[in-house]
Amino acid sequence: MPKATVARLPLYLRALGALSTRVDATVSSEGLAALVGMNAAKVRKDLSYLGALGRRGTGYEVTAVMARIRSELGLTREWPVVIVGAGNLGRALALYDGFRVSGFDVVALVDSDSSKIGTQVGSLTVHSAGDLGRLVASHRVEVGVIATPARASQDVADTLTAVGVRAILSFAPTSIIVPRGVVLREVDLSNELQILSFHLRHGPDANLVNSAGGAS
Amino acid sequence: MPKATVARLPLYLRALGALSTRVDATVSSEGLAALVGMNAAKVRKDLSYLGALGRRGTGYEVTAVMARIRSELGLTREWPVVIVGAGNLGRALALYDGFRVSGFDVVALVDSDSSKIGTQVGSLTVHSAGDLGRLVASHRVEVGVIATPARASQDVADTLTAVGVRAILSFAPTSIIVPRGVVLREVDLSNELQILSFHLRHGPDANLVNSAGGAS
DNA sequence: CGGTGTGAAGCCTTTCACAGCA
DNA sequence: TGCTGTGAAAGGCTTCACACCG
Repeated sequence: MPKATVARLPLYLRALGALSTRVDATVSSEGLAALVGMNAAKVRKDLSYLGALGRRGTGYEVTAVMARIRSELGLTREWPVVIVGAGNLGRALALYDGFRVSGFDVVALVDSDSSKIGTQVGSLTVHSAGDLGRLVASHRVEVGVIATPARASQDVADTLTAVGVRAILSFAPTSIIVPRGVVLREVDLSNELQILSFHLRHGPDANLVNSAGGAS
Repeated sequence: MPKATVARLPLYLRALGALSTRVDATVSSEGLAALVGMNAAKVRKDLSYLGALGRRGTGYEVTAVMARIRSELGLTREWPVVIVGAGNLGRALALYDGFRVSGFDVVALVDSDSSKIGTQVGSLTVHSAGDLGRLVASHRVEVGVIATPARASQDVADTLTAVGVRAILSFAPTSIIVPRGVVLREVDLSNELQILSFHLRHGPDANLVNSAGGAS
């Protein structure tokens, strides 16, 4: 399945969720395309990678497609997540409901700043970064989120991979290198604004898009 | 210039910034590629869209390339920014240093929840969403950030565009539609984790990437 | 030599257009 | 008839390979 398609599956899932209030609801590729702001042919091709899910003349059964996407994305289980960095962003992420809704459970929040260790963030207590290995092992964590300053992020990534984390989402404003076999995604909030700024300077024109990408 | 190149310019800028401690420093395309985790040919092609900046046999002069990228991205001025939504994420973004460092100045934070209005977030006071028009006008804001729940985001986007905002960065977990001429980027934090989850289920393999995209 | 700038090739993604099924 | 599933065409991006210059 193309990487570009994978990056769009969560979008479809989200849009379908909004339609799933009625049981047995169906959508056409055109209807779904309108909801996510894209072309119907693309929707059909994307969904076709999941198997022949549609019924000709009728469309797609919403709940069936959702189940299929969830299974493809591995969202049929809960993923325990550890967040490194209890600054403003780390705390906001720890409290973010959207993660839990998608099946990601923030089980630990750590920081290296002793003035933060021991403080409460929602139902979590901030632990020492030195406890990472223990926390990852005891909660069977495979997914880590980095919300530290740039200078710390590579060290944190090294530690996370050393203790067995296999997927990392980094918000640190710097490029990180991870070993083969570890999946990495980087989101840089300032970069997003800079791209907007470019389009303000030159003409806006293009179509709506957001993320796309891979791993290592 | 290709959209994919535009999306990488902030990455180069960031990496070059780390090299700029020495005056008159130079980098080869290969050196820069290593820093951002990509192929040297791509770096050369990307930079070539900015004009012939390199010197054969030597490489690129760091500060000159930085200046050229800044100018291309429109980062030679300060951009006042308004954030809508003073929940955990909105407050974290309001306090995020990276924005100011890149030239984006958060001048106002608004919310529709009366229990939040009047509270302090760093040096900002949370204002009523009803004040958006006045705030945008008085600060000449062209860039808005949406950090509200999904159900409010389309209304907020409509209001922002109505009062003259021309670029929107949305963190709301839903697809937004904006009029032609307005630039939109959407970042969905849960989607990022879902994409990681896919790669955990299937084999990790690909290379590091993050954002790419356009606007409307 | 070392390293840029760039045509051309190759690969990936999107879009078209339509056969085929309910 | 309505709408999916999909070959094939078109477009865009990345990578190669090398001419050319300091």
